[in-house]
Amino acid sequence: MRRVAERADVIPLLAEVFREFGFEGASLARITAATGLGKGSLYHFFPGGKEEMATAVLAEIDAWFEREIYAPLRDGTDAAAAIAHMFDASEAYFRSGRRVCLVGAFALGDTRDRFAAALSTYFAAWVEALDMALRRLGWPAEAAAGAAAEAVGAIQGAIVLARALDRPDVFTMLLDGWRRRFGRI
Amino acid sequence: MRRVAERADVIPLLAEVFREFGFEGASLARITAATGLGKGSLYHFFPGGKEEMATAVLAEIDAWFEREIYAPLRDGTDAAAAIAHMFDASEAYFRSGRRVCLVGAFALGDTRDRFAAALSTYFAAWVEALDMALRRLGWPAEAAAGAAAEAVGAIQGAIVLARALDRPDVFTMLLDGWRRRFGRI
DNA sequence: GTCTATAAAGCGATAGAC
DNA sequence: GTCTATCGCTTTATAGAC
Repeated sequence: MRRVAERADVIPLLAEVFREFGFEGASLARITAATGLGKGSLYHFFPGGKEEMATAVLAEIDAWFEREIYAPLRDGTDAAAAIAHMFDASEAYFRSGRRVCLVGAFALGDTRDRFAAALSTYFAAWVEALDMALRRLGWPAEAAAGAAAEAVGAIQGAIVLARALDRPDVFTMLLDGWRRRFGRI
Repeated sequence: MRRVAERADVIPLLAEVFREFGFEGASLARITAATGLGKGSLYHFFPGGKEEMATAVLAEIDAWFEREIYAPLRDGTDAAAAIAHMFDASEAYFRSGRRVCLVGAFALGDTRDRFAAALSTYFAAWVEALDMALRRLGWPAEAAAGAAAEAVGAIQGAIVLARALDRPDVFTMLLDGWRRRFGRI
């Protein structure tokens, strides 16, 4: 079975395996099953093995959020629209909590130290971008910084809660609360 | 090295290993190192192996939260004090986000399906107990239910964020926001 | 109740043919 | 670039001595 031709095509498939099984649970056997690539090909693309695969996945995730979410929050002319888009894109990306945030999941495991820089960058950039959007919306600086961290944390917590309760509607409900909070003030 | 005499004494040590390394990462070698017990003893106490160990740990965690946090929220004469105690106890228990919530961590991994009932019970009981406390405080039923889920989710998100950023002060800041929100209305 | 020895399987990673 | 074969190690779990 041949599913990929380039290294870049493998990364989203790897991401899904890491999301589903975590770093340790993502065995080369599972990766082979998900990508259709044997160990030979995998080590050709990623000489550093699993660690390099995870690093590539984290980099691609970061690039996706930077492009789709952080950049509009920072630079978009319509701050309110950028914030609304952030919630919509997050809900779609995390599939209402059915899909895990790999960065958040790594933060809770012993993978945290191994990928510390990437995890910190991802969340710091998110909070800072949202902070800027809120200030452009007219929020005072201190309130904006606090609310940005609260909202980013809330999305992570919503994933945990929705998955534990097996209730995606809880994810949607929690995000709706934040949509209202940012929409009215 | 002999550190334990009873099965009940092993469970907190097991919990710390699971918290630190996750279910898959908690190898019998690491468990032996943490408890001082060989495989013979471990399988004597937990014939079902790792799965039984994790089940016992989750049951003990649930019992601890039930006794220390849920029961006061549900039945305490002073609802405001019970809520304040919930935040204080959570901050101490999770060590300002330095210590992971095992239930939340399990919810993000492939361990979710294996321990689905325990994860659901833990969070449902927490949300429901907080909901009851808020209603005794005078909150309207619908607002109380929503806010309870928000706050429980926020604590989980605060752990993720504080660990990823390696900033325990973020955990404290996020909890303080909720302390204020529940204290003033 | 605790130990050591061991089985059987799976792991990440490498080598080398093609 | 992809494959198979294989190395060396770790894994969970069991057996049996004490």
